[in-house]
Amino acid sequence: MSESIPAAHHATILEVAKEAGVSKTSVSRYFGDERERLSRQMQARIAAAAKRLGYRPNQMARGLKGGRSQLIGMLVADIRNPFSVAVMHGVEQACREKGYSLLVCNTDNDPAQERDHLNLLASYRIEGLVINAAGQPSRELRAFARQGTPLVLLDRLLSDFEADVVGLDNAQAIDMAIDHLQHQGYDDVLYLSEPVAQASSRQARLQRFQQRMANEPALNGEAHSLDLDNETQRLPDIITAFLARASHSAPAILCGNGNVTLTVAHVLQDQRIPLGSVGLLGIDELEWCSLVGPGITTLAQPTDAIGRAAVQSLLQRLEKPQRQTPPRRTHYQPRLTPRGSTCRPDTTNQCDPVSQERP
Amino acid sequence: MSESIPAAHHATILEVAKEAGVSKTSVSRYFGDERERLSRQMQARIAAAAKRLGYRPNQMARGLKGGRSQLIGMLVADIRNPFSVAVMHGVEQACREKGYSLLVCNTDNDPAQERDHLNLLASYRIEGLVINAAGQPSRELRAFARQGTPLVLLDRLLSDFEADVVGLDNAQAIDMAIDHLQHQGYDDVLYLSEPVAQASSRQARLQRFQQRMANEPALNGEAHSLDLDNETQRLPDIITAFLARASHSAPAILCGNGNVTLTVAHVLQDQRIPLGSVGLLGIDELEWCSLVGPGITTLAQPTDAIGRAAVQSLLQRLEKPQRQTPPRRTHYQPRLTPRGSTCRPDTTNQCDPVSQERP
DNA sequence: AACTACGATGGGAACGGTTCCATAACCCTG
DNA sequence: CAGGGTTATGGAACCGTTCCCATCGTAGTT
Repeated sequence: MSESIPAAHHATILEVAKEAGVSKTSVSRYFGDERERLSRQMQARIAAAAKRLGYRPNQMARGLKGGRSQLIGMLVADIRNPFSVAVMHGVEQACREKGYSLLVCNTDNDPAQERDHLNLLASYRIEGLVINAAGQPSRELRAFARQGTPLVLLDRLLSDFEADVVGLDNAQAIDMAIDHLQHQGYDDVLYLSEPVAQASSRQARLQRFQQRMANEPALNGEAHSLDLDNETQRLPDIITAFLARASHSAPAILCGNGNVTLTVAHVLQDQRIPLGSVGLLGIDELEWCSLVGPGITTLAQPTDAIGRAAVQSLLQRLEKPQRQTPPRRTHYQPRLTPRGSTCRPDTTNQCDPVSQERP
Repeated sequence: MSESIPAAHHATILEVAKEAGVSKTSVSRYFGDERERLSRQMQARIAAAAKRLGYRPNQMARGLKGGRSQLIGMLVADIRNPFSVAVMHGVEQACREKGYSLLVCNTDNDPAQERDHLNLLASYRIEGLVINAAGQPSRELRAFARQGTPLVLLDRLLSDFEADVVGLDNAQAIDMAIDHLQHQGYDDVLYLSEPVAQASSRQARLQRFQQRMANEPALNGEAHSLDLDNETQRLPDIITAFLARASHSAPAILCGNGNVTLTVAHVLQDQRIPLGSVGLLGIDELEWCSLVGPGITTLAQPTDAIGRAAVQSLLQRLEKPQRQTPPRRTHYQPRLTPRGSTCRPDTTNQCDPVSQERP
């Protein structure tokens, strides 16, 4: 009656030991990796006692002594970006397979939140960090690096900061995009990107685009980068101006990532511009791309592979903490899915606007 | 030279104390909530020492002693579902504001993973659990409940399991959908759902649909539920049969959630059925809905509010652990966004197929 | 001037595990 | 049967905190 039940009582290893009539060392061994060192009989007694008490080892205490938290941290710039989620899915799977758990933090592209979350992750003594963050490396991030925690940068590398990087082969992606557009008969390309200052991958893509354009006399190129959150209203003007300039030719728009593709698709819709007459090709595959108009051609990133590679890279460094190893870069090839949005209507091109992608 | 640097050395509270020339108790006070109990001078010395050593409190040790992990767990059935992510975003924000961190686990709708993850969360001594899981309540989940951890069910409640629930007002949602379809002149409605056995919200929606259909002589109704992963091929037949039967009337399809909407949109596209001639209304708002054809009408769930409400519910129970309090149910109203997919082309209805949603 | 109250500080015992080392029983070998 | 090696088990120290309790000035009270 008067017994005030504590909010949530968890059985301890000592209670299990007492219940089973053995020492707590044995119980520890049972739940650790040394079960085979115990006699059959003892194993049975411990198992029974643990079950009776509903015992679960306390990971906090466990991590305290050994210093191994079994935790991998992940910092995501924008959790609502499907690309991030897809990669995160791969990361989580890989972690699970290796016996680690994943602590995910979303920064909403906010450096303050990024720093807060890094402090948080540090306080949980994560053993590795997968980071896909904005802007400059923060003091907190440098602290991780200095102190020896394995780090992997996702998609974007940071200036003046050495760490493994996993991401897309950006030059290859731009090449594939341009080649495809050219092959489809487009000769005037508008490249649209989010602000390049925040992410090296954006820089790499933009740079390759400009380089290619300089080398292809048959193509006209133009590039803009803009902040989708605050400058969306500039987009219609940019597109209108581009189309006016390119009226004599076959214009196409190349979108630097999924967010851009979404926004551009909205603008084209508002302006009643049919897809295909103006080519549209987006980097990042999105589940709805085949649904819009004749379908939007995309370059898909192998998100799952990227996520898994990130974890693998982490674990490799975790096993042999020789920080001498130079940073590794892993770059994946994109996959092109041609759809109607890069099929010019006025040609006899034999592309099928409605692709039969779904089984 | 011969000094083997441990993988990652973290300063401890004792080292800081020594460096500052004070006791570890004082350092503990400084980093706890008792900073004001320390003299200005001492605060300064500790701050300086901590900074010099790059000290970060060890949350593991902290949680061990106080029993407070400051961790909230969240179990998500499908992390790749945008609805789940949106809710998760709200949950995370709310947690952060209250000083908790969020440990998210994705089950991929797999009961085995669900149980694994529950064990994991238990081992981290999470103080509360937000769960959006499939099927029956597992033994592990019951263990949480029995042992007093506050729980909130998201969207779907579990049979024979008492806990707070936060989600959509499903009856209201179906009512709004049907009313809208009826008002737009549709009189024959096909309701499509994922398997109802797995989620109470699906049951509730289906039930309300059938109830409404029974009470509306002017409307014809038909409902199917199917497993999108394994039975997609059934969908074209279902839709074809429905349209054949409803050839004399004005047919519309009501999709029970975002996944269904996506799949149905694909089928309609494959069959070259224009949206609007067959009405289409989906529960769950998705960023691309306005892009497909004349736009897909949706009922949006207030995902952010749902996530925050879940956390609030948790914290409330956390503060006063009187488990006598009966389960609370919080249900939110959906928001209807009419678009072209519920605008019949052969009527003089004054709906604007291309909505001007974007600023 | 002795007594109390209080504010600032430190010492040390938990917290729930892991792990090193000791012990006891047993089997083998010469 | 003494010596040496296993194997199964337990004792106790330790991991980095928090928190209870003790100590010690110092100011306020009578």
